[in-house]
Amino acid sequence: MFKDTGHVNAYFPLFIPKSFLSREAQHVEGFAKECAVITHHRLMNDPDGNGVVVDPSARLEEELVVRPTSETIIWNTYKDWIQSYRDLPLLINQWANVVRWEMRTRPFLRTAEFLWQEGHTAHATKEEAELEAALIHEVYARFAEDYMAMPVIKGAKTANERFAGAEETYTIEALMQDGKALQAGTSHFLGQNFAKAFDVKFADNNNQEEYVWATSWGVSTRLVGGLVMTHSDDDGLVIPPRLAPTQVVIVPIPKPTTEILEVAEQIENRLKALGISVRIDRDEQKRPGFKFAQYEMEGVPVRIGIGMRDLANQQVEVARRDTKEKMPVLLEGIDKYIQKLLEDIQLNLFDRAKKFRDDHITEVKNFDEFKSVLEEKGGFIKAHWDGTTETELKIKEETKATIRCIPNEEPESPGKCVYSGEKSSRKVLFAKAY
RNA sequence: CGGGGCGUAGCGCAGUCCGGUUAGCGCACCUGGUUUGGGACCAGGGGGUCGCAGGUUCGAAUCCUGCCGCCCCGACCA
Repeated sequence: MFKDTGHVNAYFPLFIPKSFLSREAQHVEGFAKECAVITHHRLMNDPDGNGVVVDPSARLEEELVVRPTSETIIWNTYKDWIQSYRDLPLLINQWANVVRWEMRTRPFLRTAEFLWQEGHTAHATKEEAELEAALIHEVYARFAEDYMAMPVIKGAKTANERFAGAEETYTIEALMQDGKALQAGTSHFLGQNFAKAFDVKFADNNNQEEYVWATSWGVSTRLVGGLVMTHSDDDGLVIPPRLAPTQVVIVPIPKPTTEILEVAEQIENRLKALGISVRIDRDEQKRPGFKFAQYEMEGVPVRIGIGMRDLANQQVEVARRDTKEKMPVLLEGIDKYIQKLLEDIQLNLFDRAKKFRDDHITEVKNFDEFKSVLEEKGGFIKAHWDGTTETELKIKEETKATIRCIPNEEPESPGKCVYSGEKSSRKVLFAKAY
């Protein structure tokens, strides 16, 4: 689904000259405090014999910054690549690691280095760039919901929460099982900010010079954390079938025998013919109970148990990870049954997560209610907001909750701000977030 | 940078307050046997600079001094 959008892959340098960062004022302000900076290019043996030290004579003339994101180096390049409207749109994606020197890291959700894809596009018109940002926003939402079975709310970020250098940031927001929100992917309409900062102009079909319009967007390994925290339970991971590396595992009971393996292999072949990934556990050392627990922990969606008792009845035992249910299934038609079951699990995971999410969107009328819901129930809080950064920051200061997004689907409705009492045209979603 | 906590076997911990057998337990590992439809059991075994350095003492994982490392909370942030 990503490839259908027509973007091409490319790769840009990891090291960015420090001066590039300072070209766009908002951008540098946003990232300045979390950059890894390269100052030297050589090590040497410590004269005092304490291993290796930085060679002070190898100081760089201009320091290099390890990319926190690639806008600057890419726009410095686009400047040379774009001359005319015939060069547009320029649609590029890169897979890369980036570094943001966080004070506090958290596995998967906020790591100092993370892997992501970042798209960077240039367009002739504002409308086209806006459509691009919206398109990717939708692609991210579809991926989250249809593949990860993770329901998301699409919306726009407030000015305060916006990407540094963007005119508009669109986000997909998910809700984790502990009631905290997770920003799962963002798509930015950058206006002409980077075009102006890096002097990227094109000649239109009247030979008039114009600055190009831009977007950028990304999702990262943070999604892995989101996947885990959306579906998993006390027995371990729960991986949606569409993303599970192994969709079905076959466990011989109590251990592999010729007879059992013969049937297992038949099932394996029939499932593979339907494009289902299967693994037969041929280990003879571990007992079935151990294997059951192990595969549950790993989140394998479907387990098939085969013992002599089953074979006598021409059946097997099928267990699904999402509900932990077990049922006997006849060998006849087992392939179609499993195929259908995988689809059911995929849908069930989504429905279950969506129900939880919807049950945790609470509309509040006043600030006392806001605080008590936030403390006692968690999740999203829907409330009127007066639109000012000042109010937003005060709420954050007092409650730790931030505005996760201004939901696309929330209709305009006049009201009064939950904090200031000032006029508000629309409700927004607040939550404590990762 | 502020506040709190922790360093003892591969992992998780007890022992430290109140110094005194050969430093112990669970998991994991090795050997043998018995088991096998939900994380097997029994027996035997291997594995330790008790974070580092110095000090007190007949004797230090334990007390004292200094240092090092890690984790949690706060400020940053996706």
